[in-house]
Amino acid sequence: MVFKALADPTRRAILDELTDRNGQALLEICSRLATKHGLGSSRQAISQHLDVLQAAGLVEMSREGKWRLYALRPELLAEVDRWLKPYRALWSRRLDTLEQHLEENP
Amino acid sequence: MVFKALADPTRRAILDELTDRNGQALLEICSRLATKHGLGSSRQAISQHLDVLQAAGLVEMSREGKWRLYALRPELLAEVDRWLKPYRALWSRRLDTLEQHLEENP
DNA sequence: TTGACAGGCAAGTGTTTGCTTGCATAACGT
DNA sequence: ACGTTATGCAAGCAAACACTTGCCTGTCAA
Repeated sequence: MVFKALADPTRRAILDELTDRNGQALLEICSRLATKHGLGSSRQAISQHLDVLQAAGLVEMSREGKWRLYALRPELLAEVDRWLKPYRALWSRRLDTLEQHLEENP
Repeated sequence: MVFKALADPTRRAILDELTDRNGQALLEICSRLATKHGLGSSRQAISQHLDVLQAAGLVEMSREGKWRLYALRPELLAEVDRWLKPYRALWSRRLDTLEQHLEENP
């Protein structure tokens, strides 16, 4: 489920946002995605993405009065890192040049 | 496209197979997936998965007489590794125990 | 040259995905 | 108490996805 959850760019942007500031409410995430990431997704769309992330175990939710705060749970990302491990040796020869390329074209 | 390509478990299994032995023909990949990975996908299904992997830039194809040999191109996986980078510090505290857990439950 | 082998191409199908729309609910401020 | 804020829930919908089916195309070997 983790890989599928990461397939959507909006969901990856949500995770990125949560690393930036953990424990955000839904509308908070919405407005920050709109301004910082340039994504104009609706509240319901983001909410459903958060459901997917929660089902995948990448995010946890806690009720706090009026708000529902979402926090990152990065543990399962180690699964991705683990899958990536055998490949790391294969690209590492050209890693420097690619990293430079990505640096120039983000 | 890379993240979407990795979302499907069959496609990840194909990549795993190609690391094991690079430059395989289509039917070769099919039979190896069936035996080693326990996946009973048809020739056309695997072919379409390879199309996706090729479009994502993770695999390259070369015609060699009767066969079409598929080879891994791991460079773009560095993109995933790069995205993962900021998260690595977050889970690393508990990395040892999780890695052990995944080791015991592959 | 004919048959077997390796694979392409295209249309069709059932499910999933990402998103919207509309209405409901629960907590807070005044 | 009442309106506002923050969110849930459920149905609907178009597009994408994973896969199948059926037929066609090259390549090699006898």
